[in-house]
Amino acid sequence: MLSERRLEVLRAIVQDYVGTEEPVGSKALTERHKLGVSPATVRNDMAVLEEEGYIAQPHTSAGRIPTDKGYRLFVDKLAGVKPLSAAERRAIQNFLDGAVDLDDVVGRTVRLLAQLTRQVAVVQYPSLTRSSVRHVELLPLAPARIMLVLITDTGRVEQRNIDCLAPVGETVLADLRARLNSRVVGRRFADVPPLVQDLPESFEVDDRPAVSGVLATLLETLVEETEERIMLGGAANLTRFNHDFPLTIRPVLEALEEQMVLLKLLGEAKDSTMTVRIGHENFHEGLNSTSVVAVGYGSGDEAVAKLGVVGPTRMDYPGTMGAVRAVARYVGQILAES
Amino acid sequence: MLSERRLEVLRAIVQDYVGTEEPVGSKALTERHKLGVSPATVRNDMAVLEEEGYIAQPHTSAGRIPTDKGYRLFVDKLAGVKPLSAAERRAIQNFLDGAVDLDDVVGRTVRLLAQLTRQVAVVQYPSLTRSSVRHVELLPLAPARIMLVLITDTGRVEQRNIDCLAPVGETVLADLRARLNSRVVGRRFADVPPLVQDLPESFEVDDRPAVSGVLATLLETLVEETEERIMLGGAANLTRFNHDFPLTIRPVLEALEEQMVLLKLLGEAKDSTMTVRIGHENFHEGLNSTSVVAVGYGSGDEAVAKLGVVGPTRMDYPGTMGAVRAVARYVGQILAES
DNA sequence: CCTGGCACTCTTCCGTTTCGAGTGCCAGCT
DNA sequence: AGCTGGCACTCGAAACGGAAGAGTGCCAGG
Repeated sequence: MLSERRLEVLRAIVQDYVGTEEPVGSKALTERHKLGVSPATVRNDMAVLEEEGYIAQPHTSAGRIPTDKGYRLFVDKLAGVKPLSAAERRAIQNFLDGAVDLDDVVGRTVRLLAQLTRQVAVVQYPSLTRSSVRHVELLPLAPARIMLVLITDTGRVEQRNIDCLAPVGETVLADLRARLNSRVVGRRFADVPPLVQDLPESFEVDDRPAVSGVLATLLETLVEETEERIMLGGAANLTRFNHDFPLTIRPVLEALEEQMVLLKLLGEAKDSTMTVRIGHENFHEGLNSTSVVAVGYGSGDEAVAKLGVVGPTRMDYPGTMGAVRAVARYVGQILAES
Repeated sequence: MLSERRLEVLRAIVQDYVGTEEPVGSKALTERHKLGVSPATVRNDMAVLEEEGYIAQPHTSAGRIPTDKGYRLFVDKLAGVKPLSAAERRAIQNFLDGAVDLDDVVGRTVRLLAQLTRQVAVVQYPSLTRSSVRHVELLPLAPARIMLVLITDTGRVEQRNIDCLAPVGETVLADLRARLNSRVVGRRFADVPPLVQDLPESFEVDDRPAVSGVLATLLETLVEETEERIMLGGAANLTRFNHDFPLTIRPVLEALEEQMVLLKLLGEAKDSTMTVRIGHENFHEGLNSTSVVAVGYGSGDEAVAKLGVVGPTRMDYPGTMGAVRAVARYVGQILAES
């Protein structure tokens, strides 16, 4: 077990390193923090901390930098979540309040988060799995072609074109639309399939293929779109660390362009507690020197999607966590209002 | 006027520089290209080319690199558009054919373009200015709250929530929906406003405020969404040149994150001919060492939007132009089919 | 258990040197 | 005229070497 002072030393190292971006030595530490002990003592503590794997030195004769394990301890035990200033909170609210539709909300959120944390922001669109159907619309495009529009209660809209084998009459379409809506509106996605299964039977034999086609597309959309979309912003912030790991920026950019990676990044924990994944705790190689701070957000008590930021392991955790949490809250509010 | 051989020298310089990414000297030139003259002669030609401003030397004792003006001449006079191989064309088609909706088409296009050119790809969503209304849907969210859904003939869907001051009856809503659609479906956006101006008058006095609200939102949506959305991909490709201009990558990334800049980037020429803007020809400072190759695409003869790539001025212009043109064509086809 | 002192280890920085690619120019050749 | 080979010159890049400085580990003493 590490003594109180050793933890204090670790905290000081993390803070200084995050601030200066340079390995920190014993002398500088005692000067900048009131530890009440001499550099020599700090050196001993550092030796212990290094032995335990919390810090490391890049080369023999340099200061120490925190390891992933060190950051982990810092985040878990030593750091709180730094609340935002009133001005910042006001700015968030103002910025988000002007949003006009869902795309806009997500877009604004991602820009806001990137600016606030000065890092790469990632926002997942509200998930469809947990959302429910608000409306289904069917539009004739051509005699044998229908457009299906699905509107969810989170404000998301999906559309699909359907090729029917035979022409479908306007009345049939209206009938189907009415029946479909009366059955599925307000229902959760997962509950929809059994509710529409027998629908074709109540139509004329001639029309059944078309009806089945529409239903198939609808169900497919429900399933497909469960793999959710993501918006990303603030990539330019990566270049701030450019001089430190110039070879790392490339794989990071690459990783960030893959939807799947991003989804996994945010998605692991499905509850709404804040997750911090540090360095090698990330599964993806390119992200080994980055940390991810993510949290769920939602309109009510339940998280419908996640958002977060990706930055270097050497980041201001308390500040970042504070910003992420605050933004998540406000987005939740906005979503609940609309 | 430059002699035939001098142009040939310029072409050789551009090609070599694009290939090697290093200033090219007279000796290397004569070795790699069959110019039929000695290095000394080439040196003289180079001196002339430099005097005319087509090439420059980074420092006194280095080879020459093309200037923006040199690239411009190269693109205009010396380079053709390199057609893609049959295999590449097939790959494009296959890749785009699987698209399921508009978002997907644009998403695939941007990835495809980035991969093909190994540069940053930019694709503008089909413009609303030139598109027309396919359907307008009104949904009750709450007694005094309506969701407006606008569907365009390019497959785009926009939605807005409207707060009405007073409750709106279901029948009124249905009535409004029917009238609205009968008037605007098939119309161009620009033609819509006069067509709906007098609609409130045909409703009961009590309902007029709500109707007006809906109309106002509709018109607003038409106007607002004219400022079109853009999708971007392949930012990781920027790092390929990292070692050449490490300080330039940052402003480029920043510029690329601004919608407005991107729009201007693509949008200048509104016809469907290919535009190449080289280095300082770009209005934006951060993009002074990049070139933009853009072309319009559309479902018919008319371009509805643009797409293109952003890369270093030192890029393979013929290849890039070929890829951009080919992709634009195929996307146009896909769009026309759906 | 803490502290001051001291020897030791590396990295970083800077000035110097060397090397070589590339140029410009000139005299001679076709 | 125009092209070519030769030659002196320039100047950046790479290699070298030493000095400076930061930081450590360890030890003896309080």
